[in-house]
Amino acid sequence: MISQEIIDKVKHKAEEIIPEKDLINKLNCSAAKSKPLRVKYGIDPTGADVHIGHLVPIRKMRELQDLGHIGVIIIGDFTARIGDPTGRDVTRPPLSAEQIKTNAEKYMDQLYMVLDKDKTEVRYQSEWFDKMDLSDVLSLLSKFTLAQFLAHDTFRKRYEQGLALAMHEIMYPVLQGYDSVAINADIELGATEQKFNILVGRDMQRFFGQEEQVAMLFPILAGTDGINKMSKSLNNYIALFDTPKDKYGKVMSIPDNMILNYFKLATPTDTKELSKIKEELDKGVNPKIVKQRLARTIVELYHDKERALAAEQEFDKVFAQKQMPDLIDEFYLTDAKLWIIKLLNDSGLCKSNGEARRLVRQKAVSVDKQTITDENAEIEINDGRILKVGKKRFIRIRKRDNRPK
RNA sequence: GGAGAGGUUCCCGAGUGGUCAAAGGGAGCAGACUGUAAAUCUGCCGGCGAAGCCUUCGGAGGUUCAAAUCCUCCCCUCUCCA
Repeated sequence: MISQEIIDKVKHKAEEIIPEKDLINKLNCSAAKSKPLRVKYGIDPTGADVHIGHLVPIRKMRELQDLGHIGVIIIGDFTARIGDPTGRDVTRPPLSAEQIKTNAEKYMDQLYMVLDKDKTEVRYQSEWFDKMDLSDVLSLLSKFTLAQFLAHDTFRKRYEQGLALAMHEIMYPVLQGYDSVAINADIELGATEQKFNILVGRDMQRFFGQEEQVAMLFPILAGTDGINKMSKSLNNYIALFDTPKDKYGKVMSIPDNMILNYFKLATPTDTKELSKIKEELDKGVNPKIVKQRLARTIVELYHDKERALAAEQEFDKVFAQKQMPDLIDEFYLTDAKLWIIKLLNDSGLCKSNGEARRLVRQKAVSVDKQTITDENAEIEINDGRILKVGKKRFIRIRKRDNRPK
């Protein structure tokens, strides 16, 4: 029998465990036979940027690995051709095979920042789906009814609202479900929105005479806007690739009411510590202080303590004291003079002349702390001048000679 | 296969011959206030060195001095019937 303490730890953060009893059985059974559990998590290699929202279940996988279990990452190279319809109201365009492979590799590099490589198996769906023929596919489909699929929120909503719903899209849960059979999964991790897909996996395993997997569902981490789920397309995400400075800044921009949630989902903070933080917030400690701690914690997770502190100092410097940041992107020029609008545009600080003009008119542009008010201004190009747009966009102008390198 | 509804700028959504680069809202950006929080207020919000011009209302043609708006064909989606 495994201890209640461990069970609680395993259950921590999960919003729903279906069925909970089976989870405990599996844990006990595994301990008794000293046979590790196979913990599944599927990724969609349609993008290669991992953000901290993706890592909520991945952190759990790591915890389970630390308890001796095996993490199995499924690269959804087939489902990527479909595009996960979950939570989407539009059909997604498919990707090329090479694109998928590159993405998958990049993705794994990032996941290994959290996972234990020695206890991780990486499997491609094509390993099993490439071998199937139409009769195999039909037999998979015959296990389910249309009514079951229309019970799925995503499908039903799209259907009821009269939106497009392509036939192949309903294959998504079927394929994902069969993955569980292919790898003989004991537990599948996922966000709550994956509930349906993961439960289909249980049905599928039953059809194939396997012991059914346990679904462990995790809350969806909200993006930095505090409203929508974290996603690249909404540009409200904190990516693993983000610099420490960006991570820090992005955490600081989340709404106050998300602080505790972030501590819980995006950091390994335990239950005891969480209630302490909650207490502090309730007592009326300035949320900014708590948020700073959160930001440091998150940066430290992916970088290190020094960088976390440096990011904090930098943040204070630029935003609290309104000073220049230490690290500023540089832009090289050979001209002696340049029209301000062109300068803004060429340096990448603005996307178009129109935007640049707008910003000048709104007095958001400065050169060496001197606000530019004239949109026709010609700026003398001297080495080291600082061009600033708004509060956070800086660029250092570097003068370069004309002569060839 | 038949009948009907529809496709508008990042998103939602108004517009049914000129006054339309296209109402309104959301998102976004900037400014004020702040703690790069929330709330609020203000301004901007297709492109062009800005004069005018160019591109945009599913696609291709056409009518017209003038088309998001009218006509033809095509593509796509949905609803009902089978």
